[in-house]
Amino acid sequence: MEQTTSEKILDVAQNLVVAGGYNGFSYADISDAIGIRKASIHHHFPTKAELVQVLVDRYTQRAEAGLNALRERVPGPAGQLQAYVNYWRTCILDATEPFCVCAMLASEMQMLPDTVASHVRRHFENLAAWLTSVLKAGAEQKLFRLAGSPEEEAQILMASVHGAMLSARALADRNLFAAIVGPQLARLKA
Amino acid sequence: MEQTTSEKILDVAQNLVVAGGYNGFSYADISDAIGIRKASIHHHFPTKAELVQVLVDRYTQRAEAGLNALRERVPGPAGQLQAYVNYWRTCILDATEPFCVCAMLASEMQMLPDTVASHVRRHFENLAAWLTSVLKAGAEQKLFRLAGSPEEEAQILMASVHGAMLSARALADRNLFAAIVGPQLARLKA
DNA sequence: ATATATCTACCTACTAGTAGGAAGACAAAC
DNA sequence: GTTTGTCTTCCTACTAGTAGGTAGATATAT
Repeated sequence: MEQTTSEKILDVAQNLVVAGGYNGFSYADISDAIGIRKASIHHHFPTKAELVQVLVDRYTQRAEAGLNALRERVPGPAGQLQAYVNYWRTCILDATEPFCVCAMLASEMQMLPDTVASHVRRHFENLAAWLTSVLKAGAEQKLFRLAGSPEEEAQILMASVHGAMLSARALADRNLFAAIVGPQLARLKA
Repeated sequence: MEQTTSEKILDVAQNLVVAGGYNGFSYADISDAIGIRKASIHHHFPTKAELVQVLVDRYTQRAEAGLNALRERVPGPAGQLQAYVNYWRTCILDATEPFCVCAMLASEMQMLPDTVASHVRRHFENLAAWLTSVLKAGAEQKLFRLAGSPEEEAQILMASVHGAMLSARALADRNLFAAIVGPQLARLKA
């Protein structure tokens, strides 16, 4: 067995959350998808809240690891931002993951279990912090000319990315993501 | 009777959709909120898909009317954009409507009934068209200096607005909306 | 022998939706 | 001016199906 049942469950659940949010899937959906009984899923994840919490936890950790790896391996703040955006561009283009799990859940924030909500919030904080650090480095190296503080610009960029995902989905136009985020990146360059 | 039952149902349903999306509410929720039996709601709106479709229809029509009224009454493209953003800023600040109905539903696009999905898409098209026309007017009057075409800039602005709503909700910071959208507006001015 | 993983079978609560009837409003027919 | 029929609205009572979750047996692996 090269992938544990728990991982299969999380993978399927992640796709389902991306497609329809917290209330948009059920244990029966997961059951159907991986050929296991509903009760068996409860063995791995006793409650739905717990399942999604673990799912978000895994997602945020992977995201943080990925972003940090990117900051180490890709040279220069401009390249790092571009690499981050490219990641999402290809995810959306090939439909492997056409939306951010946490962006999806954030829209339902008000009716999410508390533990899930706080994990989602932390992902937003992490992402904003990463963008801030990259923008700050770029500004210090005179590669970027920021209109506001790195923190402010990071929030603007993050909102553009999530808004672009939403527009691409709403208008069923996969190229729209890059068409929106591209210019926002370009504008930063000094 | 100064408000029909149908309108009450739509009002409650709209709040529920804003809070939790299409799958985040039930007829029972509406029933509880306005003191009417579930079956009576089915009399006014036979199916949930129909209810939400009418709801979105009403929303898009109001939005279009509001935007057009704004374009007529508020002088100058800059003022018009500012008025549009101010509308949402106050909605979010006083929590009367902390999220756009169609932005909420757009995130669930993939599992929405077809009729609802197409109505949501049309709202995005309408809003983009309105923003485009205002940006175009501003550019022609040399009030704005646009980096790209009015269409492109409109998509960027729309994404910023929706992304800012999402960030404000995710981070539970009502002032974040204006902090993100404000600079995006300012940047347009020539 | 014990821990892990899966199963069958079940539960309660809730889902959207239906059937059929009661109460009132309104108009036309007598 | 009362009766009749129709329309609207809301009701009680119900259906079939699904939600998340549980109990307990069985299998497997260490």
